[in-house]
This record gives sequence, structure tokens and C-alpha cells, in this order.
Amino acid sequence: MNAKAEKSGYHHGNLKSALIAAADAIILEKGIEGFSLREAARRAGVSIGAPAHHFGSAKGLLTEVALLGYGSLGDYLNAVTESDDPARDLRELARAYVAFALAHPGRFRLMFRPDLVDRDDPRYSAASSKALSGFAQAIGRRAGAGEDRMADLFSVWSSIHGMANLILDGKAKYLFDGADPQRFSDEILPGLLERAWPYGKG
Amino acid sequence: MNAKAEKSGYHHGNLKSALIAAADAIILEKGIEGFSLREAARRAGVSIGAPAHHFGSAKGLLTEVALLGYGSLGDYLNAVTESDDPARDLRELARAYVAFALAHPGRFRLMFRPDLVDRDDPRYSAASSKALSGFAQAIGRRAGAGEDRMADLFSVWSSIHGMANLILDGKAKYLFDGADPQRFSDEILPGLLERAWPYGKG
DNA sequence: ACCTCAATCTGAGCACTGTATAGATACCAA
DNA sequence: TTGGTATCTATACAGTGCTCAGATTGAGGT
Repeated sequence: MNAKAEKSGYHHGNLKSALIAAADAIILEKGIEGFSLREAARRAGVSIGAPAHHFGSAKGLLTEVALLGYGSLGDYLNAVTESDDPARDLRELARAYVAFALAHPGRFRLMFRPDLVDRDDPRYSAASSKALSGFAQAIGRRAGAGEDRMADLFSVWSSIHGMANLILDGKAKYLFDGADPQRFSDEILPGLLERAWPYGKG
Repeated sequence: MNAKAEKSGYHHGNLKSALIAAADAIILEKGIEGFSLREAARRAGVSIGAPAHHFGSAKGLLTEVALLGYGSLGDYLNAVTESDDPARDLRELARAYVAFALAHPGRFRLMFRPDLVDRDDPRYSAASSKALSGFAQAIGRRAGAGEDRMADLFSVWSSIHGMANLILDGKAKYLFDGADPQRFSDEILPGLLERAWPYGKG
């Protein structure tokens, strides 16, 4: 009845979003390396060749999932309410960034895999900068804002992104001898932020 | 004649290291995603099933390449001579780290891919900590060394590692609007390091 | 109501991939 | 010389992404 019926026989009716959802689910369950276009098609109850028409290639489908991922990251970051203390905001944003990476490792990894995502898709850079806009604003609002805010943003992003990656890749666990990720982001991370950024102090 | 002959017919004589070299070469040419166990076997002039005996699986072979990678990273970092200014040393080490990542992106990416490398191999953590020992020492030597040096190391490593990853994944190019990597590491990076670390000042 | 047309999906096929296993080969030690 | 064993080959299996001719269907125009 609906214009986007669940499944009406030969024509799926909602294949595109069904495939995106299936891909996202696979990545959630098995990680990026466990993804396959064929299994996404299988889960959507459709033949092997069907996805090609909507996405061109596996990269096309994964690009859509990555866009969802940036949206999801944006949700995490937007949940940080803006205060009159930009340094605090920055710290909370950082925690949210790492929390997202730990909660959605598959999405997070996909979002930064240039071989799996079409970086030339204009929506990609748009989604990326939109998700990070909170960081950019907090940096702009902080006391004694530097002249080169792009460099500041990149510096902050590097620290946070590096932490997230090292934790996900098991390097933190190795350095701190098996501290579990949750305790890590709650207790160790804030201390690291103090250490890593001059801004952390005020 | 040599115990490790070049190629003596049925028995290769030097297959293990030949396969490692072939894999490293493939990764150099086509990146991690371009690697295949079969092509490594082909380049070594050997049948498809031969590598299994030496490495068990593709992961086993890639683990050896990753170990080489850590050795190579160690070479970059060890080329930084120790001075009486730990802050300068730290900065130079950071530049060397990023320089390695840009010069050997395939190796660098492989080294941090838990799905492609056997993290349980004791040589892996050994190679990792050996390569990073320069960082650890510089941090230990700096004036006003903190109580939690592991956290300091992790903080520094995060910043540098994040920068390297963001640059490799094309995020820096996007932020700085197409600055080429060389200019980036020469001009922009030092400024970022100043920003990222309190230690940078002395 | 019909009828064309384009969008959608199927099914088979191609060229790959990693892994497992049975058997051939050749070195090495007794 | 003779086992024995490490090494390597050949083949097969299950899986992958992608392509393309053809079947199917819903929608828009007459």
C-alpha cells in the first residue's frame, strides 16, 4: 500500500535503504572485514546483482553507510551542550568522539577507510565537516583563540583521533596492561586531555 | 651451493624470506588492499599452496611484514640523535614518525590492522615497544617528568599517530585545502606539534 | 482501458580470493 | 644406500565483486 512497500515480489520497493541497513548491521556484527556485498543482498532477500543498480559497486553502498556513520558521530557530538567554558566543551566533545569510536568501531573504521569509501562524493566531505562543526565552534570560542584555527582544529582532532584508533587497535590495552576500554575513556582519557592540550587548562 | 640457494628447482631454498619480500613489495606498490597471498606466491615463483607451510595463513605472512615495518619505523626514529633538549628530541621523533607513515603508507597501515596481524605473536608487542622506545626515553628525560609516564607516552603517541592517520586518509588535505604532504610535514607539522604538546615549549 | 517504456531485479558466468588435502619431490641424516 | 621428513605441487571447495542478457513489473501517456 505504501509507496515504499516492504516486499512486493519481484520489485522490492525499498531496496536501497534495506541494503544500507543490512550493510550497517553486518558491520555492527562482524566488523568491516566481515562485510560482503553478497551477504547484504542475501539479508535484503534479493539477488546478487541487485545492489549494483542502486550503488554501482560495493564502494557505493559502503559510502552510504559511512555517511550514516558521520551522522551518528554528529549525534554523539551534538549531545554535548554548549557551556560558557570552551575548554570544558572541548573535553566533553573529545570524550564523546572516543565514546562513539568505542561504541561503533565498525562504523568508525569504515568512515576513515579511503579504499572503501568514495571520498569524491561531495556528501562525504559535507558530512565530515558537519559532524566536526562542534569542535570547530568550541575552538573558535575558546579564550585566546589563535590565528590559525584550522591548524588548531587539526591538532585537536589528531589527538582525539589517534587515541580512538590506538584504543581500537589494542595499543592502549597493551600500554596500560589490560585496562578495559570503558574505564579507559572514563578515567584515563580526561587526564590525557589535560596533558595533550594547552587549551585544557583554560 | 649456498645453504639458502636462489632457486634449485623443486625446493626453493629461501621461500620464507622470498615470500616476505614479495609481500612487502606488493604492499609498497598497491597498498594493503592490493595484497594477495596468491600473488605473493606467484612473485616468488612458487605454487599457490606453498606459503601455507611456512606461515600457516595469509595473516602469518602479513605478521612478518608488519614486524619488518616496526623495524623500519625504529630505523626512522633511531636516526634522531639524542640531544640535551628532550623537547627537541620529542619533536624530531614526531616528525620522523609522520615521515615514516608518509614514506611507507602500506607498511604503516598494516602495522595497525589487528585483523591482518597476529597480535598474540610475542614478537609483535616486542617490536612495537622497541620501535617506540625512543619516545619513552625522551619523555622520561624531559624536565619535570610527570608521575605517569605511560599516560604521557600514550598522549604523545596519540597526537602523532592521529596526525599520521588523518594525513594518510586524506583528511589533512581536505582541511588545509590541498596542501601537499611534503609541505605539510615540513611547514605545518612543526606548528601543530607546538600546539599539541605542552612539552614542546621546554 | 490499454500499452509502451524504463526502472528494477534475476541468473548465469568470469576472474579472482584463501584454505585444505593428497600426493610428488628432494634433501638430510643414519 | 635408505628411510624419513620437510618442502612444494596440483586440485578442489567455498566464497568474493562485477558484468550482462533477459525476465518482470509498475507507472505514465494515449
